[in-house]
Amino acid sequence: MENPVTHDSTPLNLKDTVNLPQTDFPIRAGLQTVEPARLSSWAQNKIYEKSLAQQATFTQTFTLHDGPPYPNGNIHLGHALNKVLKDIIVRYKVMTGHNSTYIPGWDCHGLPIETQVLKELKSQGVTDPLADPDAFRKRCAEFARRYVDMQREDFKRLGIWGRWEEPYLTLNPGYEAKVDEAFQQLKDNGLIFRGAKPIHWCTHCETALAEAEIEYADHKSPSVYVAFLDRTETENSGVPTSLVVWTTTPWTLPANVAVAAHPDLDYCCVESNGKRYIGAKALREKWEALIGLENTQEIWTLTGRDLVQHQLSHPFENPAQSNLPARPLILADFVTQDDGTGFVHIAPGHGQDDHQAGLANNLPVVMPVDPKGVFTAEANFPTLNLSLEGQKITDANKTIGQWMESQGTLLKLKFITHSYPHCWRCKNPVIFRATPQWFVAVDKPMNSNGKTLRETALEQIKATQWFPDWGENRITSMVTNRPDWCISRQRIWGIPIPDGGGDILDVWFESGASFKSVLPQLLSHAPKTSVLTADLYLEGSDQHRGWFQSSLLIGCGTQNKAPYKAVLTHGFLIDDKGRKMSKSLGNVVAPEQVIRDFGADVLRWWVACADFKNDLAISQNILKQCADHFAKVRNTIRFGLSNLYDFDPTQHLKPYSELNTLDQWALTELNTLIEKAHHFYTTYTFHQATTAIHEFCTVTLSALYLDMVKDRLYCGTPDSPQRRSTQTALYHITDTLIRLLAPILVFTAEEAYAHFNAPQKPQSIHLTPLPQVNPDWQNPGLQATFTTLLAQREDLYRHLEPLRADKTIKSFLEASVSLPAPLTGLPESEWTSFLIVSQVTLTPGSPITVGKTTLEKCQRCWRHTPLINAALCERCQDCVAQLRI
RNA sequence: GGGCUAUUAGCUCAGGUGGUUAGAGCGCACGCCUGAUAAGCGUGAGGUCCGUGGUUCAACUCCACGAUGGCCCA
Repeated sequence: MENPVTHDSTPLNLKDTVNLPQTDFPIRAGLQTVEPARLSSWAQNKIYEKSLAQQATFTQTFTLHDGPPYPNGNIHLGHALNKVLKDIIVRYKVMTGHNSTYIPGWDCHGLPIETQVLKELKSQGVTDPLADPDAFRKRCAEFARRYVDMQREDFKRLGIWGRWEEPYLTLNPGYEAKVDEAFQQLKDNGLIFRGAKPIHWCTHCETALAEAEIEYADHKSPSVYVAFLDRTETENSGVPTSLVVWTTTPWTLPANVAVAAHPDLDYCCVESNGKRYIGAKALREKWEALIGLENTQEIWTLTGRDLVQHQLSHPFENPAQSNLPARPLILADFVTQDDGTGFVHIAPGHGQDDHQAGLANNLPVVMPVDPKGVFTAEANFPTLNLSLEGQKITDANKTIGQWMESQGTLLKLKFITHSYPHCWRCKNPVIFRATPQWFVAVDKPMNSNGKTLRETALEQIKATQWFPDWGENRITSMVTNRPDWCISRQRIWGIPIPDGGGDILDVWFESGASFKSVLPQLLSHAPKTSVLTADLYLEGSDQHRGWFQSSLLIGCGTQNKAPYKAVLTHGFLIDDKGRKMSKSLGNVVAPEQVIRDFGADVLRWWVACADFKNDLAISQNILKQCADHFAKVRNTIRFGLSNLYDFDPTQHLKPYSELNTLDQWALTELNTLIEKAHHFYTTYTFHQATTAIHEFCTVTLSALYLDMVKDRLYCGTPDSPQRRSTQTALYHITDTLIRLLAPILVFTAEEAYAHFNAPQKPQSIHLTPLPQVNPDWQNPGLQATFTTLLAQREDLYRHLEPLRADKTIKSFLEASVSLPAPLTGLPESEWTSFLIVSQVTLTPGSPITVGKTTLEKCQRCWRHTPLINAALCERCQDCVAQLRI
């Protein structure tokens, strides 16, 4: 091995004279251990409390109001996504001078909690968990609080900042009081009314059931085809004509008030043995065969629309008589020709479609069934001498069938087995049963402003800013079409409706009123009577129907205003094949697993890199790539930190005008990055911010600038103006990168900041402001010059590649090149640095030529350049001499 | 079935008001360096811009229909 020597022949290890980077900031992140330690240190040093104190001095505010999740299990990635997005926004706002305190919340009432608690109690052998409602409620509250605690820890582990010790819980008495207040205000506004609505009902348990409490199972039902005499058609044609109507629930016929047809379907009338029958044309063969018609003749074909308002006889009466009031034929879009006869018997008391159709046609709600499933006196037909009172509906099927047979209106009876809803507790078949409910009227003029709630809500939708903009469309169509809001529930775990007779409030009502108890804490400076409005609500796009809408309705009903100025939505999680996450597909990724494999900062980086307005793909492969991206950024910061180890900004910092051209260019590019980052942060397009930052790190810095200045940093005289110039740029670059990333990479930015040497440094990066564009660094001319120069550099490298391939040169540092570049823009002294070659000749107009240098290699800096002795170039000789003094 | 929405290289994303051979980074292949080293640099190969029609001199960009995925309803 060569023994490097100086001119006086004293052996010297030249490597020791080189200023190599130094830092304790590890190249490997080790987030899994670093992050928990950082969380403790933040807690110990009360960094968040200090931030709140600092925010209290800010003049601007930005209120992001949290939508409350259910505390009914561990958090999943959807929760993580939602909270990380909120955290990025809040932290950006804080770092740009806004008081942006974040108060997280939980939706503690409701069926999801009840369900979990029931499951838990049953698994513990409790046979009738609902026997003691108060004890059950106590269990629900305990359950909710338990999961609030768990989820809170999960969220904190993700680095989410918020008032975790004082969250809002919908079960807090103070919160409940505000919900009551909202109800009272709506009532005073004239919007609360009593109505009826069909709901799932178990006659065995004598209780209302939620959709989630329904299980589908096979069930044997009587399938009957009955005749509704068409009085209108019979009168017109003089021939007895009947509609053929199919049902599998004959017991609902006493509650029949109409028959529905589809407006656009074809219906045909056929004649057989002097009687006529009407049914869907497409199904003609099927129903004719079923009711035993032969050799029929088609009389006519009409659409459903043509038949509207035909007057029909109820099948309980003999077609020759007309003892009962006529039933109208109505139109409904839900009628299909998939099955049956194209006509649907309508009993608004026993079906949701029926109920809607009934409302639309002003039909009465007949509901002659008591909670036990027994007919009431309303099921008696005195004019027909038919009495069903006292019969169980299941037994009545037979009675009804026999009665219709005696009247000649039963066309066919058979039994079928089909999928039918059952009660999840007692496993018995359930029914639809209209029950008294509380509603919020959406089409009634409000006392407050004389407009309806729907009108006011639609106005407020227009006044709100929607990200993405199609959100406005989506919620507009929902609010336009929605029915009155049924806000009562026959459940146990919730807020009782004042005067509501044991009913509780829909949980959407509770959470929709959240702004009333939370915003006053955030808008403390505002007068108490003023309208409460958050700057932003941010949830998944499913909440257009959920929380955004319930909040809007309560806002409009209580203060004539939406409780938000802007609404931002994110998409849902899918795997890398585009399928949704589900247990059955086995593609669920758990946040804790991501944290274990990669760390919270990588998870946050993934969130920030995705275009969250659409659905977000995640998989091990995608996360691996995020980890690589993240590592590149981290390592670039590490390069900066390690080359500033001997830089004291109070002494060495130089003004922009005194910097080398290369360093000026770097700062100008940095300025552009700052500008972009602010733009992307404020428009909630974080993935473009991360792309810009990452590209700055990989291209502008790693591939270009840092490579160009390594010689100066390592081999230049430590205190030379050249080196201090580059360190000045590096100082600003490193500082800026750390801060720009702080809202996203909360742990890594803090760790890097701890290794950053700055005067009067605050205790935490999260107590510092975001960098702003520096007017001194604006230099569009220089950027334009570099665009040209960099293109030439690339061109040159393509020319050099063959030399390296055929081993003429090993590295570009052995190259001597000639370029057609103009002599302006970059000082001649910086050309070798810029190209990282040994010799550059600039001859405008001549082609690019490349070759191997004839100069010797300096043993210290490895450049091929004129040497002043056997080993060293002049610059290196000076350096070494200085070090020997 | 309805409303809203998405579909650009293996991955994550760019592609104002339609206009030359569709871009970036990562990854990959090949090579270099060993003074950012469980790092760094260079070169290169990857795309029927979901499909089919249409408008236009010209469409990834506009229109229609359809496929697939997603959210919310029915």
